[in-house]
Amino acid sequence: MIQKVDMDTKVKFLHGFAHKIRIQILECIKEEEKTVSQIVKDLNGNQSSISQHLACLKGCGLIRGRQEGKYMYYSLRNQQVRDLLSMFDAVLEDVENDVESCENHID
Amino acid sequence: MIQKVDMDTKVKFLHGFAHKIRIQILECIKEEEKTVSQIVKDLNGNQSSISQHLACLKGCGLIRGRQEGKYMYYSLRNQQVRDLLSMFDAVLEDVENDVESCENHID
DNA sequence: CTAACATATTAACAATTTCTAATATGTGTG
DNA sequence: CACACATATTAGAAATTGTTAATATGTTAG
Repeated sequence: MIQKVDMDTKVKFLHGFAHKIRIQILECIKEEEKTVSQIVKDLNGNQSSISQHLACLKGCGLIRGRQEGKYMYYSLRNQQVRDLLSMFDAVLEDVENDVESCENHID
Repeated sequence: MIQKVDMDTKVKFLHGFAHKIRIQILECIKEEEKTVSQIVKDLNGNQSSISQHLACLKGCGLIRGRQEGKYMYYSLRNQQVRDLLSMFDAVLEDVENDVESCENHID
């Protein structure tokens, strides 16, 4: 094997982060598992849409679901995914600062 | 401000990772800056396509370009982006292992 | 069993993204 | 200046992804 991680798996995994609603879902369940309806309410979203994005996130390996009675609880897959989310924020603060300090004021 | 990092900026940033060619470009220049034609050759890709993805990555804040004569050298924006790429691999090894150990062999 | 609720799935359509080919721009060299 | 080369841009077609509304499935309570 030339690369440790299969490229298609990686693309799929990263694709999970590439949509506003999916990022919101991830952040919404970052600290605690939630049911689909809690997520729908929190994001003020549409049930079908959220459900599809949840399926996507699960397929990407970012979250896991646990059924309890008629409720489905979703949570981040593991601590590493949580760390990634935190890292995004850290890197982004930096990016935003850079953008700010790049504003050229040519008088 | 409720959140430190603007959601649209975050979506845009993460979108940068959401395509096979873009990930390949990032990995290709992970350790050293390269010119467009070097990247095109390394990835065995199409000049126009690579150029567009480079523009995308730059717009996402993931890479930076430095012109030298008629060449344009691209490199990762900073060490943090490099760290993110490494972290993806680390998390993914885990994901792949999980998938493996989840294969149920019911005899 | 049936009703009520939670979630998932489907299908058609809309929106977005990507690809390809052609062309444009920019830069150094003779 | 003219040519060669490196890279960027454009535009339209093709492919992918997302949305919406309707419906299906699964679970518990009565």
